[in-house]
Amino acid sequence: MGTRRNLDAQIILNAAAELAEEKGLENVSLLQVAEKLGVKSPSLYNHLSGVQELSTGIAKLALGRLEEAIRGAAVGRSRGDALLAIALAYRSYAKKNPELYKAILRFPDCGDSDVQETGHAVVRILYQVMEPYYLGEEETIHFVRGFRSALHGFVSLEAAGFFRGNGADVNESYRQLAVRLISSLNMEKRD
Amino acid sequence: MGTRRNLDAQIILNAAAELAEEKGLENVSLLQVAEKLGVKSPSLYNHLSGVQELSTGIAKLALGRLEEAIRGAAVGRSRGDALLAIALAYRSYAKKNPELYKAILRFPDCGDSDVQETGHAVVRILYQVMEPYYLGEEETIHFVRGFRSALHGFVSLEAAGFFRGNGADVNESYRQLAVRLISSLNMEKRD
DNA sequence: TTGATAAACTAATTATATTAGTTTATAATA
DNA sequence: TATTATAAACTAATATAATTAGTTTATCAA
Repeated sequence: MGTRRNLDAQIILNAAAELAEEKGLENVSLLQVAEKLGVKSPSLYNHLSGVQELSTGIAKLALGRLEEAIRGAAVGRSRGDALLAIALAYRSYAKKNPELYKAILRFPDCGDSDVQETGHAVVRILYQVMEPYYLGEEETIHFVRGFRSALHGFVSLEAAGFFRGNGADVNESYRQLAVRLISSLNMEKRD
Repeated sequence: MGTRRNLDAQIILNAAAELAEEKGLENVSLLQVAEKLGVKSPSLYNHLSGVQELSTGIAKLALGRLEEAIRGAAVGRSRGDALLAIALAYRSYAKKNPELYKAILRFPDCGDSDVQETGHAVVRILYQVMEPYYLGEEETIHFVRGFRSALHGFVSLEAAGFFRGNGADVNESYRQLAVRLISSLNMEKRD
């Protein structure tokens, strides 16, 4: 019967995230989430609009946690050190939370402005770190876009199973990529 | 009744690819594909094992076409010119075939070795282009992984809707990213 | 001409998302 | 305290999808 639970969107999303890491992102359905919460699936509609909102919600949650990890890595460091630490933390998060990271990849509809906002929060940390380089605003944007792209691209391709078979050390490939981009900042003034 | 069509896996996949570009990747179902081919959906099981194979098939097809585009861009160029041309062709393909590019992103199960092979074919072109740099084998692998990651990362984030709102020119961000990595090759010998 | 086979079909099953409409616990209010 | 409005659960039903089983039939080879 209609016994009140303490459900709300946050609780549902947390359960969904847990389920994702337990059983894989592809097994996260309203049915499974409802079952995990001891509730029937239509009840979830009291708190969210449907499966799409569940997907974007998980993506937001995953991005939020990624942001935390990155912020933690940057604190107390500056410039190149900070950028490298962020890069390592980024990949580390993706490796520790593969299903959640996939949730970030598989955006439901690509147009959700909230998800973009949260993504931007990840990027905002990069802007802070970039300040001591005194690039112009535009140049900073260009670099941050590129840096984030590199991290994201590497981590996604790695998660998708590329980079296996080839003998070379994957950690080193990643480090080199980050270092190449960071080093390029020191050439900025010439030309 | 059981009138023979000329179906085979290739034809089904082509229809699926067409459907993806017409109505969006998320609307590609066995039902829709079958309808497009004038057939009932269970009939498709004579030619492929299920929806998973459909997904990997679309991904392979998309990667194959991407490979063609890249090869075309590289021909007649060398070193940095070739790398930049490849980078531009990569993004251009993704912009012209957004749904197919999404198919590459959303790998069904991440472990399909055939898809990895085809992905590798994309990468093989990069190895060829890298030859005149005379890096060691390991160094070449590191660079190619990083370069491909950067292209993929940028293009995916752009497709997912990041990089909007921010005023700076997206084309320029992309060009700069490619150039940073390419330029870093000329520093390789020092140290 | 016949028979084997591949490829279509129909019918049924399972799983999921979703909607409609009902019931009930709780919180606000008279 | 009693009442009532509402939020949040429920049940039941529908639609779409994937998939399997079993049947029919067109075509090709002997």
